[in-house]
Amino acid sequence: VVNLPPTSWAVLAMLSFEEEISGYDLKKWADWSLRYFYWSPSFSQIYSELKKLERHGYATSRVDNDNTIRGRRLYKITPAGRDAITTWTNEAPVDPPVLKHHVMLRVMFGHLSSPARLKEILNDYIAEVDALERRAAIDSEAAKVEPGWAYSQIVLQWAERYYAAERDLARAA
Amino acid sequence: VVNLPPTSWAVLAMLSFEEEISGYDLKKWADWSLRYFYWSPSFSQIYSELKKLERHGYATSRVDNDNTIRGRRLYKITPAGRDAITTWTNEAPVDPPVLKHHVMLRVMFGHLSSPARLKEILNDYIAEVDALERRAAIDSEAAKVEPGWAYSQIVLQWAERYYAAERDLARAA
DNA sequence: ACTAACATGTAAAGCGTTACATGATTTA
DNA sequence: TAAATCATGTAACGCTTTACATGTTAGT
Repeated sequence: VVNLPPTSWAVLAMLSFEEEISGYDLKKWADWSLRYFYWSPSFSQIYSELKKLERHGYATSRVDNDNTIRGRRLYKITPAGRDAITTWTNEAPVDPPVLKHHVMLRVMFGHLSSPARLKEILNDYIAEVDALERRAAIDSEAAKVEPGWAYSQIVLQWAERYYAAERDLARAA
Repeated sequence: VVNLPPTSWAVLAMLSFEEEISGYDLKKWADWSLRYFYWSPSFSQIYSELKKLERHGYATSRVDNDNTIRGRRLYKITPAGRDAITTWTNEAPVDPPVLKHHVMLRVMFGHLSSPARLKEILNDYIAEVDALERRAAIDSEAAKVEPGWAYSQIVLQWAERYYAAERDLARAA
Protein backbone atom coordinates (compact mmCIF):
# COMPACT_ATOMS: atom_id res chain seq x y z
CA VAL A 1 0.00 0.00 0.00
CA VAL A 2 1.38 3.35 -1.11
CA ASN A 3 2.00 6.15 1.37
CA LEU A 4 -0.52 8.92 0.69
CA PRO A 5 -1.45 12.09 2.56
CA PRO A 6 -4.56 11.83 4.76
CA THR A 7 -6.63 13.95 2.40
CA SER A 8 -6.19 11.38 -0.36
CA TRP A 9 -7.39 8.66 1.98
CA ALA A 10 -10.36 10.77 2.95
CA VAL A 11 -11.40 11.11 -0.69
CA LEU A 12 -10.84 7.43 -1.36
CA ALA A 13 -12.89 6.53 1.70
CA MET A 14 -15.75 8.66 0.42
CA LEU A 15 -15.57 6.79 -2.87
CA SER A 16 -16.01 3.57 -0.91
CA PHE A 17 -19.57 4.61 -0.07
CA GLU A 18 -20.89 5.34 -3.53
CA GLU A 19 -21.11 3.43 -6.74
CA GLU A 20 -20.07 6.34 -9.01
CA ILE A 21 -19.65 10.01 -8.23
CA SER A 22 -18.35 13.19 -9.85
CA GLY A 23 -15.77 15.51 -8.32
CA TYR A 24 -18.37 18.20 -7.90
CA ASP A 25 -20.79 15.99 -5.98
CA LEU A 26 -17.94 14.67 -3.88
CA LYS A 27 -17.08 18.21 -2.82
CA LYS A 28 -20.68 18.96 -1.91
CA TRP A 29 -20.84 15.82 0.12
CA ALA A 30 -17.57 16.64 1.87
CA ASP A 31 -18.95 20.04 2.85
CA TRP A 32 -21.93 18.33 4.34
CA SER A 33 -20.18 15.55 6.24
CA LEU A 34 -16.44 15.98 6.50
CA ARG A 35 -16.06 19.58 7.32
CA TYR A 36 -17.02 19.39 10.98
CA PHE A 37 -13.82 17.60 11.86
CA TYR A 38 -11.70 17.63 8.73
CA TRP A 39 -10.83 20.64 6.58
CA SER A 40 -12.95 20.28 3.46
CA PRO A 41 -10.63 20.38 0.44
CA SER A 42 -11.27 22.80 -2.42
CA PHE A 43 -12.82 21.72 -5.70
CA SER A 44 -9.56 21.79 -7.53
CA GLN A 45 -7.85 19.64 -4.94
CA ILE A 46 -10.59 17.06 -5.10
CA TYR A 47 -10.18 16.93 -8.86
CA SER A 48 -6.45 16.37 -8.57
CA GLU A 49 -6.86 13.84 -5.76
CA LEU A 50 -9.19 11.86 -7.98
CA LYS A 51 -6.66 11.90 -10.79
CA LYS A 52 -3.97 10.75 -8.41
CA LEU A 53 -6.12 7.91 -7.11
CA GLU A 54 -6.71 6.83 -10.69
CA ARG A 55 -2.96 6.90 -11.38
CA HIS A 56 -2.44 4.59 -8.41
CA GLY A 57 -5.11 2.22 -9.70
CA TYR A 58 -7.38 2.91 -6.74
CA ALA A 59 -10.16 4.34 -8.90
CA THR A 60 -11.39 4.26 -12.45
CA SER A 61 -13.29 6.93 -14.31
CA ARG A 62 -15.50 7.33 -17.33
CA VAL A 63 -16.93 10.36 -19.06
CA ASP A 64 -20.69 10.66 -18.94
CA ASN A 65 -21.95 13.00 -21.63
CA ASP A 66 -25.66 12.82 -22.25
CA ASN A 67 -26.17 14.76 -25.48
CA THR A 68 -23.95 17.62 -24.37
CA ILE A 69 -20.56 18.81 -25.48
CA ARG A 70 -19.07 19.05 -22.02
CA GLY A 71 -19.42 15.81 -20.15
CA ARG A 72 -18.60 15.05 -16.58
CA ARG A 73 -16.19 12.48 -15.30
CA LEU A 74 -17.55 9.88 -12.90
CA TYR A 75 -15.18 8.05 -10.56
CA LYS A 76 -15.54 4.61 -9.04
CA ILE A 77 -13.37 2.79 -6.52
CA THR A 78 -11.54 -0.37 -7.66
CA PRO A 79 -10.98 -3.55 -5.63
CA ALA A 80 -7.34 -2.47 -5.15
CA GLY A 81 -8.61 0.87 -3.85
CA ARG A 82 -10.98 -0.85 -1.46
CA ASP A 83 -8.11 -2.99 -0.19
CA ALA A 84 -5.87 0.03 0.27
CA ILE A 85 -8.37 2.16 2.17
CA THR A 86 -9.30 -0.78 4.40
CA THR A 87 -5.65 -1.34 5.24
CA TRP A 88 -5.13 2.35 5.97
CA THR A 89 -8.19 2.57 8.22
CA ASN A 90 -7.06 -0.41 10.24
CA GLU A 91 -3.30 -0.01 10.35
CA ALA A 92 -2.29 3.63 10.06
CA PRO A 93 -0.66 4.94 13.24
CA VAL A 94 -2.87 7.25 15.30
CA ASP A 95 -1.42 10.69 14.77
CA PRO A 96 -2.61 13.74 16.67
CA PRO A 97 -5.16 16.09 15.09
CA VAL A 98 -3.91 19.18 13.30
CA LEU A 99 -5.41 22.30 14.78
CA LYS A 100 -5.03 25.93 13.74
CA HIS A 101 -7.04 27.96 16.17
CA HIS A 102 -6.86 31.58 15.06
CA VAL A 103 -8.96 32.91 17.91
CA MET A 104 -6.82 31.28 20.58
CA LEU A 105 -3.81 32.68 18.79
CA ARG A 106 -5.17 36.18 19.20
CA VAL A 107 -5.96 35.63 22.86
CA MET A 108 -2.43 34.39 23.39
CA PHE A 109 -1.16 37.70 22.04
CA GLY A 110 -3.70 39.65 24.03
CA HIS A 111 -1.12 42.16 25.19
CA LEU A 112 -1.44 43.71 21.73
CA SER A 113 -5.13 44.31 22.25
CA SER A 114 -7.49 45.37 25.01
CA PRO A 115 -9.58 43.19 27.31
CA ALA A 116 -12.76 44.75 25.90
CA ARG A 117 -11.82 43.97 22.32
CA LEU A 118 -10.78 40.44 23.24
CA LYS A 119 -14.17 39.92 24.83
CA GLU A 120 -15.87 41.05 21.62
CA ILE A 121 -13.78 38.63 19.58
CA LEU A 122 -14.61 35.76 21.91
CA ASN A 123 -18.31 36.59 21.74
CA ASP A 124 -18.24 36.58 17.95
CA TYR A 125 -16.52 33.25 18.09
CA ILE A 126 -19.06 31.82 20.50
CA ALA A 127 -21.87 32.81 18.16
CA GLU A 128 -20.13 31.09 15.27
CA VAL A 129 -19.49 27.90 17.19
CA ASP A 130 -23.11 27.93 18.29
CA ALA A 131 -24.26 27.99 14.69
CA LEU A 132 -21.90 25.16 13.76
CA GLU A 133 -23.14 23.07 16.66
CA ARG A 134 -26.74 23.51 15.56
CA ARG A 135 -25.91 22.58 11.99
CA ALA A 136 -24.06 19.47 13.15
CA ALA A 137 -27.10 18.53 15.23
CA ILE A 138 -29.37 18.86 12.20
CA ASP A 139 -27.06 16.80 9.98
CA SER A 140 -26.70 14.22 12.71
CA GLU A 141 -30.50 13.88 12.85
CA ALA A 142 -30.60 13.54 9.08
CA ALA A 143 -28.03 10.74 9.22
CA LYS A 144 -30.35 8.69 11.40
CA VAL A 145 -32.80 7.92 8.62
CA GLU A 146 -30.29 5.86 6.59
CA PRO A 147 -29.10 2.76 8.42
CA GLY A 148 -25.83 2.81 6.41
CA TRP A 149 -24.88 6.13 7.98
CA ALA A 150 -24.49 4.85 11.52
CA TYR A 151 -20.81 5.76 11.73
CA SER A 152 -21.43 9.15 10.17
CA GLN A 153 -23.99 9.74 12.84
CA ILE A 154 -21.54 8.85 15.60
CA VAL A 155 -18.94 11.36 14.44
CA LEU A 156 -21.52 14.04 13.79
CA GLN A 157 -22.74 13.63 17.33
CA TRP A 158 -19.15 13.83 18.46
CA ALA A 159 -18.75 17.03 16.44
CA GLU A 160 -21.90 18.45 17.95
CA ARG A 161 -20.67 17.88 21.50
CA TYR A 162 -17.19 19.01 20.52
CA TYR A 163 -18.52 22.39 19.49
CA ALA A 164 -20.66 22.58 22.60
CA ALA A 165 -17.55 22.01 24.72
CA GLU A 166 -15.64 24.55 22.66
CA ARG A 167 -18.33 27.15 23.26
CA ASP A 168 -18.24 26.57 27.01
CA LEU A 169 -14.46 26.88 27.01
CA ALA A 170 -14.66 30.17 25.15
CA ARG A 171 -17.19 31.39 27.69
CA ALA A 172 -14.91 30.44 30.53
CA ALA A 173 -11.98 32.34 29.05
CA VAL B 1 -1.50 46.45 6.26
CA VAL B 2 -0.64 43.61 3.89
CA ASN B 3 -2.72 40.45 3.74
CA LEU B 4 -0.65 37.60 5.16
CA PRO B 5 -1.46 33.99 6.09
CA PRO B 6 -2.12 33.39 9.79
CA THR B 7 1.16 31.58 10.28
CA SER B 8 3.07 34.72 9.32
CA TRP B 9 1.11 36.69 11.88
CA ALA B 10 1.82 34.06 14.49
CA VAL B 11 5.55 34.39 13.91
CA LEU B 12 5.38 38.17 13.92
CA ALA B 13 3.39 38.11 17.14
CA MET B 14 6.06 35.97 18.75
CA LEU B 15 8.66 38.51 17.68
CA SER B 16 6.61 41.14 19.51
CA PHE B 17 7.55 39.51 22.83
CA GLU B 18 11.29 39.43 22.50
CA GLU B 19 13.98 41.92 21.78
CA GLU B 20 15.98 39.75 19.38
CA ILE B 21 15.64 36.09 18.54
CA SER B 22 16.98 33.51 16.10
CA GLY B 23 14.87 31.25 13.91
CA TYR B 24 16.00 28.23 15.86
CA ASP B 25 14.99 29.64 19.22
CA LEU B 26 11.71 30.82 17.77
CA LYS B 27 10.92 27.26 16.69
CA LYS B 28 11.75 25.86 20.10
CA TRP B 29 9.54 28.44 21.72
CA ALA B 30 6.71 27.68 19.29
CA ASP B 31 6.92 24.00 20.21
CA TRP B 32 6.60 24.93 23.81
CA SER B 33 3.75 27.41 23.59
CA LEU B 34 1.99 27.44 20.26
CA ARG B 35 1.62 23.82 19.47
CA TYR B 36 -1.27 23.05 21.77
CA PHE B 37 -3.68 25.03 19.65
CA TYR B 38 -1.77 25.97 16.53
CA TRP B 39 0.20 23.63 14.31
CA SER B 40 3.84 24.39 15.01
CA PRO B 41 5.57 25.27 11.73
CA SER B 42 8.75 23.46 10.71
CA PHE B 43 12.18 25.05 11.04
CA SER B 44 12.42 25.78 7.37
CA GLN B 45 9.08 27.48 7.30
CA ILE B 46 10.01 29.68 10.22
CA TYR B 47 13.17 30.69 8.40
CA SER B 48 11.24 31.63 5.29
CA GLU B 49 8.54 33.41 7.28
CA LEU B 50 11.22 35.53 8.90
CA LYS B 51 12.67 36.42 5.51
CA LYS B 52 9.21 37.34 4.28
CA LEU B 53 8.56 39.54 7.30
CA GLU B 54 11.85 41.29 6.63
CA ARG B 55 10.89 41.85 2.98
CA HIS B 56 7.68 43.49 4.17
CA GLY B 57 9.61 45.73 6.53
CA TYR B 58 8.04 44.14 9.60
CA ALA B 59 11.36 42.89 10.95
CA THR B 60 15.06 43.58 10.67
CA SER B 61 17.92 41.17 11.09
CA ARG B 62 21.61 41.17 11.78
CA VAL B 63 24.22 38.43 11.77
CA ASP B 64 25.74 37.65 15.13
CA ASN B 65 29.03 35.81 14.76
CA ASP B 66 31.10 35.66 17.92
CA ASN B 67 34.50 34.46 16.73
CA THR B 68 33.00 31.71 14.60
CA ILE B 69 32.76 31.19 10.88
CA ARG B 70 29.09 30.39 10.82
CA GLY B 71 27.04 33.08 12.48
CA ARG B 72 23.40 33.13 13.30
CA ARG B 73 20.83 35.63 12.15
CA LEU B 74 18.89 37.47 14.84
CA TYR B 75 15.54 39.03 14.03
CA LYS B 76 13.83 41.98 15.65
CA ILE B 77 10.38 43.45 15.09
CA THR B 78 10.16 46.99 13.63
CA PRO B 79 7.65 49.69 14.59
CA ALA B 80 5.84 49.01 11.32
CA GLY B 81 5.71 45.34 12.27
CA ARG B 82 4.32 46.17 15.69
CA ASP B 83 1.65 48.34 14.07
CA ALA B 84 0.72 45.59 11.62
CA ILE B 85 0.42 42.82 14.19
CA THR B 86 -1.59 45.05 16.51
CA THR B 87 -3.99 45.87 13.69
CA TRP B 88 -4.33 42.23 12.75
CA THR B 89 -5.00 41.11 16.31
CA ASN B 90 -7.71 43.69 16.72
CA GLU B 91 -9.35 43.78 13.34
CA ALA B 92 -9.00 40.47 11.54
CA PRO B 93 -12.35 38.71 11.06
CA VAL B 94 -12.89 35.76 13.36
CA ASP B 95 -12.54 32.72 11.14
CA PRO B 96 -13.29 29.22 12.31
CA PRO B 97 -10.45 26.95 13.45
CA VAL B 98 -8.90 24.58 10.94
CA LEU B 99 -9.12 21.01 12.13
CA LYS B 100 -7.83 17.80 10.59
CA HIS B 101 -8.89 15.02 12.88
CA HIS B 102 -7.50 11.80 11.47
CA VAL B 103 -8.97 9.61 14.18
CA MET B 104 -12.49 10.92 13.66
CA LEU B 105 -11.97 10.37 9.96
CA ARG B 106 -11.30 6.71 10.58
CA VAL B 107 -14.31 6.36 12.84
CA MET B 108 -16.46 7.95 10.16
CA PHE B 109 -15.37 5.21 7.79
CA GLY B 110 -15.80 2.54 10.42
CA HIS B 111 -17.63 0.25 8.03
CA LEU B 112 -14.18 -0.58 6.61
CA SER B 113 -12.97 -1.77 9.99
CA SER B 114 -14.31 -3.72 12.94
CA PRO B 115 -15.77 -2.42 16.21
CA ALA B 116 -12.95 -4.07 18.14
CA ARG B 117 -10.24 -2.43 16.06
CA LEU B 118 -11.98 0.94 16.28
CA LYS B 119 -12.04 0.62 20.03
CA GLU B 120 -8.30 -0.03 20.04
CA ILE B 121 -7.67 3.03 17.92
CA LEU B 122 -9.80 5.20 20.19
CA ASN B 123 -7.98 3.90 23.26
CA ASP B 124 -4.61 4.73 21.73
CA TYR B 125 -5.91 8.17 20.95
CA ILE B 126 -7.20 8.69 24.49
CA ALA B 127 -3.79 7.84 25.88
CA GLU B 128 -2.16 10.37 23.57
CA VAL B 129 -4.60 13.12 24.47
CA ASP B 130 -4.08 12.34 28.13
CA ALA B 131 -0.35 12.92 27.76
CA LEU B 132 -0.91 16.19 25.91
CA GLU B 133 -3.28 17.38 28.59
CA ARG B 134 -0.75 16.70 31.33
CA ARG B 135 1.99 18.50 29.42
CA ALA B 136 -0.28 21.50 28.89
CA ALA B 137 -1.01 21.52 32.61
CA ILE B 138 2.69 21.56 33.41
CA ASP B 139 3.43 24.36 30.94
CA SER B 140 0.46 26.30 32.24
CA GLU B 141 1.86 26.09 35.78
CA ALA B 142 5.24 27.22 34.49
CA ALA B 143 3.66 30.25 32.84
CA LYS B 144 2.36 31.43 36.20
CA VAL B 145 5.77 32.46 37.49
CA GLU B 146 6.26 35.25 34.90
CA PRO B 147 3.68 38.01 35.21
CA GLY B 148 4.15 38.88 31.51
CA TRP B 149 2.81 35.47 30.52
CA ALA B 150 -0.72 35.98 31.79
CA TYR B 151 -2.33 35.55 28.39
CA SER B 152 -0.16 32.54 27.63
CA GLN B 153 -1.43 31.03 30.81
CA ILE B 154 -5.05 31.63 29.87
CA VAL B 155 -4.72 29.83 26.55
CA LEU B 156 -2.67 27.01 28.06
CA GLN B 157 -5.41 26.45 30.60
CA TRP B 158 -7.88 26.52 27.76
CA ALA B 159 -5.80 23.93 25.93
CA GLU B 160 -5.63 21.76 29.02
CA ARG B 161 -9.40 21.71 29.40
CA TYR B 162 -9.82 21.33 25.66
CA TYR B 163 -7.86 18.11 25.70
CA ALA B 164 -9.74 16.92 28.77
CA ALA B 165 -13.01 17.46 26.90
CA GLU B 166 -11.59 15.72 23.84
CA ARG B 167 -10.65 12.71 25.91
CA ASP B 168 -14.12 12.47 27.39
CA LEU B 169 -15.66 12.70 23.95
CA ALA B 170 -13.44 9.91 22.68
CA ARG B 171 -14.49 7.82 25.66
CA ALA B 172 -18.15 8.45 24.92
CA ALA B 173 -17.77 7.35 21.32
C1' DA C 1 -33.05 36.37 -24.86
C1' DC C 2 -30.58 37.66 -20.83
C1' DT C 3 -28.81 36.93 -16.47
C1' DA C 4 -27.54 34.47 -12.57
C1' DA C 5 -26.33 30.47 -10.65
C1' DC C 6 -24.64 25.76 -11.30
C1' DA C 7 -21.05 22.63 -12.90
C1' DT C 8 -16.46 21.16 -14.52
C1' DG C 9 -12.28 21.68 -14.91
C1' DT C 10 -6.97 24.00 -15.69
C1' DA C 11 -3.03 27.05 -14.52
C1' DA C 12 -0.35 29.58 -11.60
C1' DA C 13 1.19 30.77 -7.31
C1' DG C 14 1.99 30.24 -2.59
C1' DC C 15 2.11 27.35 1.68
C1' DG C 16 4.52 23.86 4.13
C1' DT C 17 7.35 19.66 4.76
C1' DT C 18 11.14 16.38 4.10
C1' DA C 19 15.61 15.66 2.87
C1' DC C 20 19.96 17.35 2.60
C1' DA C 21 24.33 19.95 3.75
C1' DT C 22 27.33 21.81 6.89
C1' DG C 23 29.39 24.07 11.05
C1' DA C 24 29.64 24.18 16.17
C1' DT C 25 29.44 22.01 20.67
C1' DT C 26 29.19 18.52 24.02
C1' DT C 27 30.25 13.94 25.75
C1' DA C 28 32.34 9.26 25.90
C1' DT D 1 39.48 12.50 19.24
C1' DA D 2 35.48 10.34 17.58
C1' DA D 3 30.70 10.23 17.83
C1' DA D 4 26.58 12.26 18.87
C1' DT D 5 23.85 16.06 19.25
C1' DC D 6 22.77 20.91 18.61
C1' DA D 7 22.23 24.71 15.44
C1' DT D 8 21.55 27.06 10.98
C1' DG D 9 20.19 27.11 6.97
C1' DT D 10 18.95 25.66 1.51
C1' DA D 11 16.75 22.94 -2.15
C1' DA D 12 13.44 20.13 -3.92
C1' DC D 13 9.14 18.55 -3.78
C1' DG D 14 4.31 18.00 -2.88
C1' DC D 15 0.03 19.90 -0.93
C1' DT D 16 -3.54 23.35 -1.30
C1' DT D 17 -5.73 27.48 -2.66
C1' DT D 18 -7.01 31.36 -5.71
C1' DA D 19 -7.89 32.91 -10.05
C1' DC D 20 -9.31 31.93 -14.34
C1' DA D 21 -11.91 29.78 -18.38
C1' DT D 22 -15.83 27.82 -20.16
C1' DG D 23 -20.11 25.15 -20.79
C1' DT D 24 -24.88 24.24 -18.85
C1' DT D 25 -29.26 25.12 -16.62
C1' DA D 26 -33.02 27.78 -14.46
C1' DG D 27 -35.35 31.87 -13.66
C1' DT D 28 -37.35 36.48 -15.50
